[in-house]
Amino acid sequence: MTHYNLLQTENAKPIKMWTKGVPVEDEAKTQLTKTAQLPFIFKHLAVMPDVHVGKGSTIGSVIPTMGAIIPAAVGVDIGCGMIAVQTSLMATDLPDNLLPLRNEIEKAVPHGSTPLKLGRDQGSWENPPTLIQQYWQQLLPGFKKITEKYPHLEQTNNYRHLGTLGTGNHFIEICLDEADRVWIMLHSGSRGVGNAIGRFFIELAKKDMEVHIKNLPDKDLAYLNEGTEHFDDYIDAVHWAQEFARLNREAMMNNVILAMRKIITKPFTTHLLAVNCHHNYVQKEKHFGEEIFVTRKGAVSAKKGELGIIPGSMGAKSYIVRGLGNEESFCSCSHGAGRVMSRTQAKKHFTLEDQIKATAHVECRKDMDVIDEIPMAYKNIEAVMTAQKELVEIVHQLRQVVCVKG
DNA sequence: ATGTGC
Repeated sequence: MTHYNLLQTENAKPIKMWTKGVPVEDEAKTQLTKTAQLPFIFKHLAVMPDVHVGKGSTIGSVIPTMGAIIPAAVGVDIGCGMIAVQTSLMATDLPDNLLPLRNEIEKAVPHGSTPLKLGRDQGSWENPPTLIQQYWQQLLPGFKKITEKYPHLEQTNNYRHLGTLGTGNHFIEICLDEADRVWIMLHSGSRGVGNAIGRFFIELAKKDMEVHIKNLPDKDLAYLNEGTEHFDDYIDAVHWAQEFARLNREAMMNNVILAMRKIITKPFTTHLLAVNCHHNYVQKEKHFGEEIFVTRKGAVSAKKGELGIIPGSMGAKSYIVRGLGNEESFCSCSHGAGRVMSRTQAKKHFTLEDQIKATAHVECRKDMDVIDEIPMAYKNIEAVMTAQKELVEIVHQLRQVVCVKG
């Protein structure tokens, strides 16, 4: 008995989909088929239950490659991912009114868009504090190496974006687990500089392919060949952006903990369990005895015993999971619930009243600008977890009590 | 997702 659905078409590698019991759009299947036609796909594509259509390739997919990388498959939010920390606090240690805690977190972490949108918070540091400067020192040598060759990448929001949240589906949450223990969890990526690196190499791949691009099933599947100068430059830049994203989450977590200590006077520890995982990235891994590149576009590494984070939408449950090391999935799991409708559709379909009702149990923003994050715009997270029970086991179930969004 | 231009 297999736990995946097999999609096999002519002239394409097989597509293994862990999507039993969850909806998959036809458009997503078409898109997967196009990616599976590329000659450098290694063995098969692995598709996670949160799969949905993306630009060029599908979100919620694992793309193993040999000899080439598709920069658009990694995307522009390079290194986007999650960090979570379990604290020694219990639900009863939290104040009844959670608004001051939310306000303190909002003060500690710049969030929202850069440049400043009218009436919104500035999403970058005016003067990065000492902690952020220290983090930036770790990233500086790698950044210098990239910008020596591509000086225009210096003209980006880089150190001013380190330790900042961003917009859209990026968030900070205070959660409770099944035993009412308090957790801190957040979602963010490589911000302005990672975006610029992503966009630059996506364009470079298209240019390098010249006339051959018309033979691709989709121009957003343009790839860089291993052994070329631009491939090596992309590897350096994408890995640097992934490290930026990882440290960005770590820096924010530090500042959220400090903000919590201002509001909650009871001493607490935070080292009990910590996970910091990417879900938009590429790295070299060994699978089926071969060294290959694995691009996870909205997917999380789930090697045997490895911890990961699968967040639900605003108002839905989130999960701390442990990988089962399923080789057929290239040791992967989903990165969330996955959308069932676009942001535009969600804003048309739901009202502010719907959003207030759906997030009644969470201290969070409840305005027109976050309607697209309403739980009903996402797949049922329980069904998504059932579909991937051969990939991960659930370690903790979290529910939000405070949510900060950019 | 971000930044920029409409």
